[in-house]
Amino acid sequence: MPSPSAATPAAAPRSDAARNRGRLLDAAAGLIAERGSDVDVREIARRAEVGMGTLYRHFPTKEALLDAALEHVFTSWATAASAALTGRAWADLSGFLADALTRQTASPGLLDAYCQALPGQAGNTARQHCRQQVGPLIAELVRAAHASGELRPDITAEDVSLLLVALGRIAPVVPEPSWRRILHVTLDGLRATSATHLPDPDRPS
Amino acid sequence: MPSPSAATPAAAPRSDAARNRGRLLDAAAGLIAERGSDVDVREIARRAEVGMGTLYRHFPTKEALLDAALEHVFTSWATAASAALTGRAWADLSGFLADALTRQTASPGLLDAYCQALPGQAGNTARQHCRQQVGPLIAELVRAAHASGELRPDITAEDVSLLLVALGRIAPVVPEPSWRRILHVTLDGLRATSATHLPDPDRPS
DNA sequence: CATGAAACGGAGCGCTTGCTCCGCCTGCTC
DNA sequence: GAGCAGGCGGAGCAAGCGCTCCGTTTCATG
Repeated sequence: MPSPSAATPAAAPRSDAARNRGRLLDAAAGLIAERGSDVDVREIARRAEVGMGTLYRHFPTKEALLDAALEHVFTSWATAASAALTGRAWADLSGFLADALTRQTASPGLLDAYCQALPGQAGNTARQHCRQQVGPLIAELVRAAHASGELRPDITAEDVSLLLVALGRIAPVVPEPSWRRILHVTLDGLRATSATHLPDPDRPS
Repeated sequence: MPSPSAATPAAAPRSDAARNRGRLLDAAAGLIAERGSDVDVREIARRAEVGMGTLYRHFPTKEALLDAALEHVFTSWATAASAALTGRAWADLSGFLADALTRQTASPGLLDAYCQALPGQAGNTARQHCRQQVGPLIAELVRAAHASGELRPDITAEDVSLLLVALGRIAPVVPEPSWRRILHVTLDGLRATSATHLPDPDRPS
């Protein structure tokens, strides 16, 4: 019960506070992209041209800062990917994957975060929003590709999601032609024409 | 030129020294398997029931210790995998991959090391022996599967190696049925029947 | 055994990292 | 423009890391 009469308007923050918060998010996003999730807080503060005290007043913990920064990044990724859809199901699916891996090549830390949100990972709740941004998009791509009959029917959105993470882990550390070949092979395996009997997703063996 | 007359017999080390060296390697291998490559040296020493001084007389650096331990692990992996070959090319290839991923599930740190030996990785020389143990085996499996006509002809041993690393990164963090499905899809993509035109491994685009 | 060379253990050094504390400064209100 | 709630910076703390140093103990030899 924050206020007696109505919802608290939350009193607009001081202008410098808002600016610094934005700088911190930008700096964090940039550094995560460049070097992955284990960045020094001091370095984030330095790039944001801000003191340590400022950093920790805006975000209770390093994790919280990275989390907020990643939410931003994933949201804009999802937006851009949605905008690129053409309606041709297979082209959209393979285009999405290729684009995701290209992003990952440029920012090795990106799928790092996505990977940490895999179901069953320890302390995954904090990064769930990463999947929540991109997850529905993948689900939609899979649905469309099923409908057009180009994707083998026993493939789930979860399968595609896992494949993306797996390929994402190698994309930044090998030359581009290599991972494009791997993606190509994987897509061939996903085609309706390659269907062989797939193990049940829930049964233990 | 270590000795003037003949090869130095290297003067058998003291018995306790030899025992402690073995304990250190075992402890290191166990901890790498359980928790990956960033283990505390103190913990290795503790598990080996050995002091810090002992650890650092036997190995000049933490890296050197991990390296020696990994060489052991990879050698025995390669040996076991070779022994499991049946001569049926496709079964051998898919069996090798499934076995590798099962090992990786039990010891998340295993392919960590293998991954660090990817060509082009910084400071990769130290871990090259990991690939040298398993690389030739993969090459042989690929050759046999090409000969039997079951593997699509444009696939290289490097492709298979990369696929293994990629799948290995997710195998420990998802339930077993999930990664088995992914492996299944990948194998379908590798079959000769799925052949579609694959990008050139060397040409930039 | 006695004895010396070699191996042993673990306290401690120097460094990095996440986070806190507190005196100073700034933007908003009247 | 005066006053002050609140934001600001950065020195410094505690914990964790790889590694070293040195007094003590152990093994192999005659």
